[in-house]
Amino acid sequence: MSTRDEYSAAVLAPPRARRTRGRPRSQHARQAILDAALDLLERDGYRAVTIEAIAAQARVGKPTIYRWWPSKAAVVLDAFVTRARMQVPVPQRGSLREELGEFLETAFQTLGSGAAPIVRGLMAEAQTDPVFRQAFWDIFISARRGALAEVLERGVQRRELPENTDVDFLIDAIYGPMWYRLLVQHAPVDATLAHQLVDLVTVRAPVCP
Amino acid sequence: MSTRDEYSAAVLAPPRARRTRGRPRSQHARQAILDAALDLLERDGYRAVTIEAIAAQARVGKPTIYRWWPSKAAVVLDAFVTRARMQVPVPQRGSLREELGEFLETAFQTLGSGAAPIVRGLMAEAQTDPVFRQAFWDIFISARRGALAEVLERGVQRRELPENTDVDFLIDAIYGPMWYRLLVQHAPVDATLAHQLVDLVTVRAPVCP
Amino acid sequence: MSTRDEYSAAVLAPPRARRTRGRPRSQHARQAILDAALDLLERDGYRAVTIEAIAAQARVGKPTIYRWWPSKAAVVLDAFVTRARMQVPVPQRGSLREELGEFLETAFQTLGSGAAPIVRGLMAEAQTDPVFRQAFWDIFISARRGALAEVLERGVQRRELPENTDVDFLIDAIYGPMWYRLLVQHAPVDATLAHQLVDLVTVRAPVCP
Amino acid sequence: MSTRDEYSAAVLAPPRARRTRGRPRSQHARQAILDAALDLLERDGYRAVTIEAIAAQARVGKPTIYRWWPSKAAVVLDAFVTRARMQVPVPQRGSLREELGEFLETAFQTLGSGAAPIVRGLMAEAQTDPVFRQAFWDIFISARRGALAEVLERGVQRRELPENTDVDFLIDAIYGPMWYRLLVQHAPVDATLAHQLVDLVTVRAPVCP
DNA sequence: GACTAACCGAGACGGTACGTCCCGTCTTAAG
DNA sequence: CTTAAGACGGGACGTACCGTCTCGGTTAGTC
Repeated sequence: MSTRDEYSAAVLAPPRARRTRGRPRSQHARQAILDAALDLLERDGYRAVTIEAIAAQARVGKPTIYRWWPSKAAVVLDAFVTRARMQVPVPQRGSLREELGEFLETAFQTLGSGAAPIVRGLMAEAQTDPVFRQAFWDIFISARRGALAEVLERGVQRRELPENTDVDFLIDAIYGPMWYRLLVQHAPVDATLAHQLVDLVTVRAPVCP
Repeated sequence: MSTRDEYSAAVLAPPRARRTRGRPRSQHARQAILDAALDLLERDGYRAVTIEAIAAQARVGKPTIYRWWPSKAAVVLDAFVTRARMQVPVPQRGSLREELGEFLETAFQTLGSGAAPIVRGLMAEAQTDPVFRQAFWDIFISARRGALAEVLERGVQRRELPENTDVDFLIDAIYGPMWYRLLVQHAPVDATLAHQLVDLVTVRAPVCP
Repeated sequence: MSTRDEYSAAVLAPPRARRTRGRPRSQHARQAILDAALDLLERDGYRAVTIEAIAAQARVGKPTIYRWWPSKAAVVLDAFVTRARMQVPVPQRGSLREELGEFLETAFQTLGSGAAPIVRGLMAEAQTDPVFRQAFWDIFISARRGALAEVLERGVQRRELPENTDVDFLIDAIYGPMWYRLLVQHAPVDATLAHQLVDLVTVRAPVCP
Repeated sequence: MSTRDEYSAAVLAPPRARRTRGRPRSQHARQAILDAALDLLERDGYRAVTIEAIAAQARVGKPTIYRWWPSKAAVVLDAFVTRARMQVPVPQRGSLREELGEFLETAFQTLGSGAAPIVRGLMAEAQTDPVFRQAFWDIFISARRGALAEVLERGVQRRELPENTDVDFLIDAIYGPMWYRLLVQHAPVDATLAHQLVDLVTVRAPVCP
């Protein structure tokens, strides 16, 4: 099992180059802010997460937050990513169907356990804040796309998918329905969906003959 | 070509039963509000759309807005739906691939012509306002799902899709990637995507032999 | 012509005893701070003078300022006093009317050349900061009162003022109107005022017979 | 005994013309704000008076304060003026010395009973806020100068002061020392000062013979 | 034709959160 | 031991909108 882990926090919040002079950044404050953000998120929902509330709960000055994160969404993203340690484990099984199935089941399970409201909130935020949308892509979306790409590319190498497969499209075909259900909430994101998606992208004409 | 058109405005905002007595609702004010909402949306983006700004631009009192719509998003949705006349035309061609292709191309074209920022904003709003999410489903999402279901079900009847096809899942498989691209904005929602989606759901093992 | 010059800087800010060990105080920093304070004062007014701005302009750390002065007003007072060299020259002419006239004309002239906004700001500051009020008295006010007292007392000795003259009250009667006009800004502090004040305190009943 | 009372509150806070349309201004809120301002002033001093504290104490939104007063000082001035009902009574006695003495004693007594810190704070504020300085003049200073002018002019008419008396200067000669002592706080503003000032402006050469 | 219910505009209200400024203190590394 | 740098907790600022609440003034039916 390998791991992808390259969403450097620097992408989120590099508002100033690290000087060697001056008082160093307080790691205690940083952690208190991230903890407060997640705590509020879980307790009262995305609506209740405000910079003011985070500052109060973390016993921190508001400017300390603004010094390091450009927006509320950036804090939440950072908190979410940091807590989840955000490894996106890529399973090694032997067949595309097995690996993809496991990969998606794991991912969907995570969403079931409290993460769904958070990622929904982040995606919503990304719609109104272009700066955050970029950070969201860099830190969250692209890492997951990369992991899924690894799985699919191994499938191509093993000839389980046609050689000319458009991997990027397949990724959209898999993550698209997941996000759609996540956001519209008309149907669950569960193991059944995982299997249907596996079928959708593997049981196809090219592998017929 | 048939049409679906059932987004009754009543779903959005029936805050009070229509009395027969008293001054009737001003249609002029209603239209000015909807126009102002769209105008702001197009000119300054979703961020700039506030009840306050709509009222000012429409030269209308804020309570007049609150009297008829429960939230900013409801106004925008109403404005969008009203302007676009919101027919979801279902093509009649003869083959699933042709009908589905045309259906999706038409839909994606609409998104390209200014509608994309609006629907992105609406979807974002739906994430934080449960009441609006329901309205968004009732008025916007379900109408489109219904139209697409019609196309797919005709495909099943024509034996172009297997009899036990999970139509609802197929709808997710088609609208999912569209929304995903719309929201993440990493790739265009265009004719190419339409064709890839047609292929994805039609060129499958079951129809092979 | 004698001189009064006793505004020991010690009154303003003796926050720590001078150690003989260690790096000595940077005279360059001290001067840069005082210069920056006056520069800001003249360029942008008292409002713009903040510790933060002084530190930035002087390219000095904020703690360096706080180490040597207790407040913003103390810096400004020090800067003002230092620049103006703050001699309060006491003229020697022969008659009270001549000496007092010259003394006041000189004083008022100084106020006209940029000093007015500074002393107004200092007096304002003294109203909200008791510590600074004491320093302001010690360094600025009392020196001027002392000089004026000298002039008046010589007038008493020369019998130009009655023997039982309340010199302290006369000082108030002279500096009072000056400050009043300075602060309220309804009338100029100029030579005319100087002459009227000379008349006011000299052409009086006691010297009549 | 006559009265001067022309400090129309309009000078302080006429930020918008009174429209006949719209919800009328809440007198309850207005009074609560003024009461809170004075209460804070008396309890904790000028330093403690902040818009935030006033709003909290008055149970009023901050914007409601900013809607009607341009600054903290304006609120305090309005509160002070309103409470004191701000009549400046002009005594009618028969002789300048009697009338002036009574006038000043009354004025100084008021300052002794809690008003001193307030007017000191207001004068300080006037030094850094030009808009407020104008209001302070219009509402407070000029009314008092007017009352004193009345007393002095009657003295001129009665030939107790020379015909060509510069009344404006005499006003400065009287109020100047008062303010000077008020601000510098080196000597009391009391009945003794009142009598000395009466002597200063009346027992003069011209009335000698 | 007067009444009256419900609408309309305007705009003030209490309130929340915003993002910023500056305070005075602290913690570094460098000199 | 001071310095420049700069982060820290904190408090207040003035603003933008929120959603609600009066107002005075229409605008239709209904009586």
